[in-house]
Amino acid sequence: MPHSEANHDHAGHDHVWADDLTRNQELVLGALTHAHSPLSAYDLLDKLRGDGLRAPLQVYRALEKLTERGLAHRLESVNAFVACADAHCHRTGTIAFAICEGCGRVDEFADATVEGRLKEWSAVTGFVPRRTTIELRGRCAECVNRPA
Amino acid sequence: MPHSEANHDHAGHDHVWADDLTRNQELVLGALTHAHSPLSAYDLLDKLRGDGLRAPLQVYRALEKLTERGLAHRLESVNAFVACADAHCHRTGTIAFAICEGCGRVDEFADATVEGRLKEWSAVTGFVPRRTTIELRGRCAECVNRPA
DNA sequence: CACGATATGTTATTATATTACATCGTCCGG
DNA sequence: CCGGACGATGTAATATAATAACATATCGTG
Repeated sequence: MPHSEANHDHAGHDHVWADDLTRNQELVLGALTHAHSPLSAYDLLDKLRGDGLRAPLQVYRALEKLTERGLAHRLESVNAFVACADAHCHRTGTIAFAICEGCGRVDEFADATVEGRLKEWSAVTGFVPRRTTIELRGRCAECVNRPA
Repeated sequence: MPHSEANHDHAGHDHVWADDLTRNQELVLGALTHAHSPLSAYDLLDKLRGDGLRAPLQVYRALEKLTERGLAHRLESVNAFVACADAHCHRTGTIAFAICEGCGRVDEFADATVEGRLKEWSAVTGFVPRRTTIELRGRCAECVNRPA
């Protein structure tokens, strides 16, 4: 059932929610958007049981579509997912993530130099990248001086 | 039982096998070294059942030590492990991996510029990285023109 | 030799992800 | 209007990856 409740009430850009999401996709993206740290597929499932989701596959399928479209990202190094930081003009190039192990905060950034160097390496070696992962795990400025 | 069979028969450098590995660690590193593609912990377990390994934990524990020492690396994006490309003078800085989805070949490389840029980003934001993952998945030059 | 630190072995359990299969709804051509 | 193609859904079962908890053994050292 595509096209349930469209919401254009976001002052200025009308594809914040991409507006053609499936109900399950909306639920999952909503949960990710409201979370303050990455959520695993099973975290999502637990949060969404009240909304009718019952099986892991429902979540994984939604996540697959969302990540394909760049509305969500998978953090490979922690087996979890986040909403894209700027969903209404989602990035295309390689993205890097800094994941705070203290508070769960995730910063998403793109660096043209890094991307360029990796492209260069690929060009030289003939390697053709399909998907690139750059993830820093550590502590954000706020958490760096906290116990453990 | 540390220090079983030391082998210094590698002409020129005598810590190819780091020489103080546990039996289990030797088995696991040996299997990784002879493999031509990344192995999961369970792949390793299967390969090493004949050598007395029975439980996943035995493998995971060996892998933990080996990766701590830089003799093996974990590929986060594929949940698998490889032997370090140059075990006798193992790298310290950030390493990037190019993983071929055709043949399983893994190239390990370090790029000072990439590392520098990520350090810069960290310095600016106050983020303190503990572990950095850079992984390209795609097709190597040999596999790029092959069916699927 | 006794102790602490480290390595081991084993069982069970948790966490993450996919396979297989049946159903339902929408769109579109006849 | 019918009927198929397609994509989304629901459900159960299973595969794969990783850890918890506990007991035992081994080594280096005081």
